[in-house]
Amino acid sequence: MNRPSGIDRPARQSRTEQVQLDTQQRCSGCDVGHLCVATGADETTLEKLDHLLEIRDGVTPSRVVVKRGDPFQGLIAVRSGCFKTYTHDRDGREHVLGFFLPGELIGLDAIERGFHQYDVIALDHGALCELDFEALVEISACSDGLRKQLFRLFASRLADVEWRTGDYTADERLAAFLLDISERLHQRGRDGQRFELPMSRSDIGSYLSLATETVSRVLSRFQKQQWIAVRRKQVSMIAPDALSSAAEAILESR
Amino acid sequence: MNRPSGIDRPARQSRTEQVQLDTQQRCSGCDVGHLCVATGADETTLEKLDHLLEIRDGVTPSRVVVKRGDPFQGLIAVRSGCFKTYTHDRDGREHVLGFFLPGELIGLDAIERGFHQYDVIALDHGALCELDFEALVEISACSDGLRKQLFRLFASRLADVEWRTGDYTADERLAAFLLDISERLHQRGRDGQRFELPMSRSDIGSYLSLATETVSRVLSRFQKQQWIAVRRKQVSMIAPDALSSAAEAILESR
DNA sequence: CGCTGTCTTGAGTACGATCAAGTACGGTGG
DNA sequence: CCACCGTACTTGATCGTACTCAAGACAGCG
Repeated sequence: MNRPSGIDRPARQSRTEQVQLDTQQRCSGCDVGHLCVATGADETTLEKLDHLLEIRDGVTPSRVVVKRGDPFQGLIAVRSGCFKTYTHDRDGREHVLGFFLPGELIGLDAIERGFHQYDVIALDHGALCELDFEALVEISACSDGLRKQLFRLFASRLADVEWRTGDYTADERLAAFLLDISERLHQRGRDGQRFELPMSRSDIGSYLSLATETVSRVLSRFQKQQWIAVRRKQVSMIAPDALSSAAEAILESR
Repeated sequence: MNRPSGIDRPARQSRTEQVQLDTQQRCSGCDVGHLCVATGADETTLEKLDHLLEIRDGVTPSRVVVKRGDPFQGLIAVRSGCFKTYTHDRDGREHVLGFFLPGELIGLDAIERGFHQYDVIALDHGALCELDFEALVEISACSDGLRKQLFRLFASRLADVEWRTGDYTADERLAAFLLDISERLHQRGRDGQRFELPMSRSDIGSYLSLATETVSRVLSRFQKQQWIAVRRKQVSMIAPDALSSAAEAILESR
């Protein structure tokens, strides 16, 4: 339960070189700077952030980047790709806690206890940034914008989790899930109307507290109702309004 | 959806008087200073916090202290009593989102959108502190301790919500709920072995996504099994170990 | 002492889980 | 290129937990 891995990365001394050599590998040159911690940061803060980053590039699908129990060294920001967080219970059943898209922060709940509460795995090819937490707290002293943004990112993670605690039907859950993914992709400059789900049916089921078979059945029914077109991971939103009204009970409470 | 109430209080100019007159009504003199924002704050920060507080005393049971849609003016800390947050969906069904004990913060998820996402009601006689958010962000610039504590409070709220998103049985949920309340009361210097539940069965059911009848049935069964003694709101924990092992699947994942 | 709301207990039902087959796809090797 | 295999997904049948509906018990209160 206590492998001292953190997010694995090239040797530490290469860090500053990387940052200095490759301007794309900074907060300032990041695709999702407008969603992530850099939002609203002034020039000085941005530069400090750039030097704080540990970038882990070229992460491949199924790569486990954090193990439960790893010491919490810093928050992990998704730079590209999609990641999932999960635990295994004693019976070996997997519980998926969240899916993370570019600009989103992983590891917020590790702050309190000092070690990660779950495993993190890549669902895609992607890249991550590790943000040393102590340093982040320190530089946030000088920037109202950064402090507020950190709170905002916390609040949005809270909102993501909160709706799933409610007592909703399989249809409501799946409709809300599809709309949520669609919107988040859209925010990130991707097509929110037609997209590829990076996760498996059983991941979705676990995330929504439904059996894999139920996920499959409901998606098939949505397709029969002409609300979506779905073929394996490929999804097209045909009647988002119908989905919205199916998910009404969830949507209106957030 | 937009009544400009915030937490209702005496007129603003009386604030400083109150703070200056009554030393008990400061962070420094608070029973739960060791759990709330004041934790780890130095003298200077503590004094700033004292001047930031708006205390709302003598809140009576069933009093609605925040309405959904109220503009977010500040975080609300429970000073004494117990409060619940909830929404109503279109059908009038109530969804309980959380129960808050002394030292816990209400309104974290209002930060992002700028208005409260749910109603807040008192379940007890109690008192609240409103902490102006802008001012809090401002004074947190000078205190690493305060900044970290705010993050920690966020993280613990996240942990509270997260376990309820999982797919657990009624027994697991209720066992975990009882243990959670018991522990939180204990942390606050109250008896964690024998206590009074401040909320109704239907509140518990809504919070755990169970029907009122199920809550009642499971509690009766726990009593028959000699795990607890329960009579209306009065609960005694007889075999907490049995509850722990019943809630194992939940407890091990946090 | 009866009224009211909350809680408990009972009986039947439904939604989604589980068990079980069958199908499509992607990868591998001949 | 195609045959084979393993995995992921889909579809069907049955089952079980927790919900719903309904009635009764209990406490608090006028």
